[in-house]
Amino acid sequence: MARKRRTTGNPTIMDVARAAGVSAITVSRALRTPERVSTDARARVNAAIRNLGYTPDPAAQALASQRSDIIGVLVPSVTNSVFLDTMRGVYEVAETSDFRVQIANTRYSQAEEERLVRLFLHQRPAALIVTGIDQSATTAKLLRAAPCPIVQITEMGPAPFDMMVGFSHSEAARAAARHLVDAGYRRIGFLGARRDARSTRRLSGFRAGLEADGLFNAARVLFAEQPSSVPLGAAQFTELLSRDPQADAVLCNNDDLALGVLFECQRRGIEVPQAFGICGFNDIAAMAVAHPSITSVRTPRREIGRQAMTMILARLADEDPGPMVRDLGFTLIQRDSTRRRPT
Amino acid sequence: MARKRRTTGNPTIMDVARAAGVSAITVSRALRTPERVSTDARARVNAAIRNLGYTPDPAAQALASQRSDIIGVLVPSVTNSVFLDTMRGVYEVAETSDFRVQIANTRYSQAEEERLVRLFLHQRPAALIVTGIDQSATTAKLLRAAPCPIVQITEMGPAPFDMMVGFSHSEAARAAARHLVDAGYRRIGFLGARRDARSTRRLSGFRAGLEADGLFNAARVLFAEQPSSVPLGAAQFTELLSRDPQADAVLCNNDDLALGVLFECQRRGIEVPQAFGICGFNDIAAMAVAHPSITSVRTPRREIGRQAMTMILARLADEDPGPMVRDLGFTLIQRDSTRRRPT
DNA sequence: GTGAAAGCGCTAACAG
DNA sequence: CTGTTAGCGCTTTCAC
Repeated sequence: MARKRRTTGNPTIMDVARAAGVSAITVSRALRTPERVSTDARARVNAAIRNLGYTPDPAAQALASQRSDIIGVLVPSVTNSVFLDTMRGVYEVAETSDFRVQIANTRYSQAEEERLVRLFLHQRPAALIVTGIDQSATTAKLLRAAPCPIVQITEMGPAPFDMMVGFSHSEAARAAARHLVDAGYRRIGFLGARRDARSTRRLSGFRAGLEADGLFNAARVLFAEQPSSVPLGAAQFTELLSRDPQADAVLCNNDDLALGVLFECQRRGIEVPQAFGICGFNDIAAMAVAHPSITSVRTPRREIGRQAMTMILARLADEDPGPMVRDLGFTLIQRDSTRRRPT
Repeated sequence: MARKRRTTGNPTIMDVARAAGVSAITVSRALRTPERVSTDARARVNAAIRNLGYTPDPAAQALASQRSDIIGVLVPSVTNSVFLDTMRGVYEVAETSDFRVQIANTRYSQAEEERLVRLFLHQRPAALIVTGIDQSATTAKLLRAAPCPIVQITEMGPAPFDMMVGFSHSEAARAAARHLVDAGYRRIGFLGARRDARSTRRLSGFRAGLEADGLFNAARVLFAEQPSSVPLGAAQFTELLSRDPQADAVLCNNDDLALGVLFECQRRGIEVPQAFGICGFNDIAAMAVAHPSITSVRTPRREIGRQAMTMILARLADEDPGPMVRDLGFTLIQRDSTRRRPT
């Protein structure tokens, strides 16, 4: 009678155990808690692992230990380059570990986010990274009770589920608005792509910044349905001018839009910064090289990803993760596009 | 005596089975091959699943079936926006299914790629997507023998492991070079960021295109160490002019670089396209809006991702995946940056 | 410090 | 069409 084995042929922990003359559990311990295994046994196990080319099966590990090596990352969009920069930071650090990053796309939907959180939690992830602070009540409850580290990224908020790293979007936009006012602009518009929680908060910062001088005018605020892009910026600028031909500056929620505005100004022969001021948001590399160079709010996107993952790895290694809540701030980078000569 | 259960408390397939008055295997079948279960049993199982909020445990499924629901994607870089566009396409289609996408970064290293392929294969992925055609001999052997669908993306090549979708990079660059020649430029440079297999092939296409008229000059070919960016384009343009002050056009391996060149021309007052012609590669949205608009080679990045994943899903569902090897081609989009008035 | 036994939750194999 | 049995490869529990 043939046995009914279903194995893949890959070496298992039992193969290693036999080769090392120990039991399976000793191999397991040699791998996970080497200090609890005698030096001698450990050496033999390691040799056997190398000889056989053994790699643990993550599915079996997850099933037996009720804990997977997956770090879930929830982002609202895989299309938006802002989140991509953050993802880079996440990957950079994750690659130094054995954890696997798994991206999931909430598509700006709280319901979808909730579904994905459940899905991840069901797998007992090693940790979870979620974007922002606008989760549904149920999602919040799930995350608060989650048996793993949770990091909220990209924003700051009053009641973190666990850890948090980001910056204040409204403060950043406020600073940009003040800068435009200080530079002498008066009829300042706001261009945004698809509206989400963060762009809404930025708008409120922008508004606050202008209202201090009674300069806010809702007619100069434009949001679009589409995602952010250079062409959208050009189109929105055109729309802004049709709404207020006297508009003299704009805060763009995104650097793409700012580039589009600049190109459209060039096309129309509108002089930047003298006749029109442009301020972007995020400070992508192109801003510094554009002609004229474009003022922008530098945001620590990549660093957010790096620090989120670093905190997680520290926690998972039972080390001190440092501050659990980190406001990484922002920097207004003043450039030629708002450097108006005094009149 | 307490039982020694280690369960998470989540409902298991047994809970569903009991609630539905069937055996566990029937639940399993109702989920995976509903047509092999009686309508009656299926209905009761589905009801029980809904009542209990049951979700299968992917780790247990993977362990028992030797097949995971993970689709691995190997890309050379998570920093390069070209691959990001392809990833978008992959995600868009993957999200219509229950498979999970897992990105891994080979960092342009064949050795790393080989390690990652082994790692993935060890998990018995549902399918694997790999970038390009330059795998190590060992990697190639592993992939040819892999027990799952494999798609090579982004390039075309003679001996696909399984499926393939991309376009010819050398042909695309050749067409761009010919276009510049036809537009009347004679001292044409080539700017590239970090050199990899694809940019090397593009250079050879560029070279072939110019050599037809004896116009190729290696002194006008620049590669950098850094990844592609707008500032790099500006810097390389400066370097190109110092090498050949008479240079009259450039093919940029990347649209970022082309934008940088344009800005630097604006800064120096060099007239585009009259005094200098610029052609980009990939045709990102900004090209159409730049002033002047920039000629570029449109590449089907997103569609490559979409089709790769679509073929995989078809194969996994035992449907006809259509052509296994697909050359999606490219399109030269002629714009103002190369539209020289005849002299 | 080490091991035997008993699961983790699911599905392949074989019967009926 | 349905069920029983025996694993998948690993780790927990408890004992030595």
